[in-house]
Amino acid sequence: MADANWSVGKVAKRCGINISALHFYEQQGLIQSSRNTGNQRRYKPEVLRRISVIKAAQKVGVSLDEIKQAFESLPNNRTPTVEDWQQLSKNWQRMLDGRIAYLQTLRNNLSGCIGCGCLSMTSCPLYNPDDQLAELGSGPVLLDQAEENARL
Amino acid sequence: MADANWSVGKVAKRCGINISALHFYEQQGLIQSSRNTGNQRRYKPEVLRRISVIKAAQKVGVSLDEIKQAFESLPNNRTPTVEDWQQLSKNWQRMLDGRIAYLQTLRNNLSGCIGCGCLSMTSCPLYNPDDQLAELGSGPVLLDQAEENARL
DNA sequence: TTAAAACCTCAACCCAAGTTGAGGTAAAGC
DNA sequence: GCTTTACCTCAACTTGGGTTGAGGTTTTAA
Repeated sequence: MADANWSVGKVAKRCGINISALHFYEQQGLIQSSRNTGNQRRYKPEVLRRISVIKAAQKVGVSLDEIKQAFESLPNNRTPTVEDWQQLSKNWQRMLDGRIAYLQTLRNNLSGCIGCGCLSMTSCPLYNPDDQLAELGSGPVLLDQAEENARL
Repeated sequence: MADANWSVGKVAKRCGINISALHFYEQQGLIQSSRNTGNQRRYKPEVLRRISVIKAAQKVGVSLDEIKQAFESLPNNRTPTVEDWQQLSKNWQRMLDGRIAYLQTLRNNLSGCIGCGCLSMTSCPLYNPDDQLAELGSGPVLLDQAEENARL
């Protein structure tokens, strides 16, 4: 099998992304290339799988930074195996399960809460799905109950 | 009921957002204010509901631009009713249903596709959930079958 | 051999959704 | 009356995920 002999243009066309994105991914440490004698990038075929995984992960909402971290858990002394890749995907799958559940909660509260007008930072179920509590920091402040009642 | 007498600081504290965000929303046409004699913003209580809806919508992944469009369907000659707000939320709920279904598809393909290595732009089910096809434009290009087979 | 196509680097720019800061005015509390 | 707090505007900055363009080099095809 030919080793590192894919040019940027071929990889880009093959993966349906721009050359600039390949440069960018390399700069971010997500993929690697070697250079030919004329300083042009040459990729091993392995890069195609990496790019596929990057795109798949992005689709499910994983950031480049998280993808990079995940890639760092891959072995760097050998080409990753099927099991290596499956481990990655399992982590993202768990995360996706969580996000789907979260969206379902929001979905089920949305109409009720927007419609009924209960939308209160301090009591509306829409604002208090479990996993959001930490994110809020000190959070909204209840000024006083008269004001709370004055809500439209 | 007191009319437009909420200051920017009170609204911000009450809603758990920064004053700068209120300025920003106003600039983007999502909320309105009047001014007192000293040029300071004064809000009608209705603004609290709007901000709640903005935050709820953002949580489910609606952009400010889409929120603005939705707000434009509200009556501008009277305070929106419960039915008006429920109509908004129904549209977003439909959208959410679609997104949840989409994520579920991705979820169910993720491990299989990443693990098995089928990740091909042209044939992998992960890349071709229905609603993504349009988004791809001319899309990735199949160079030739020998290359396709050469995938790691 | 020469023109075109592909490639290189680096800096600047794009979008969304705000935040930060400077320099100045208004309102509130003692 | 004075000081502190709240507010004003405007411009510049931030992050993520890239794209665009200038100016120059390498590779490929006729």
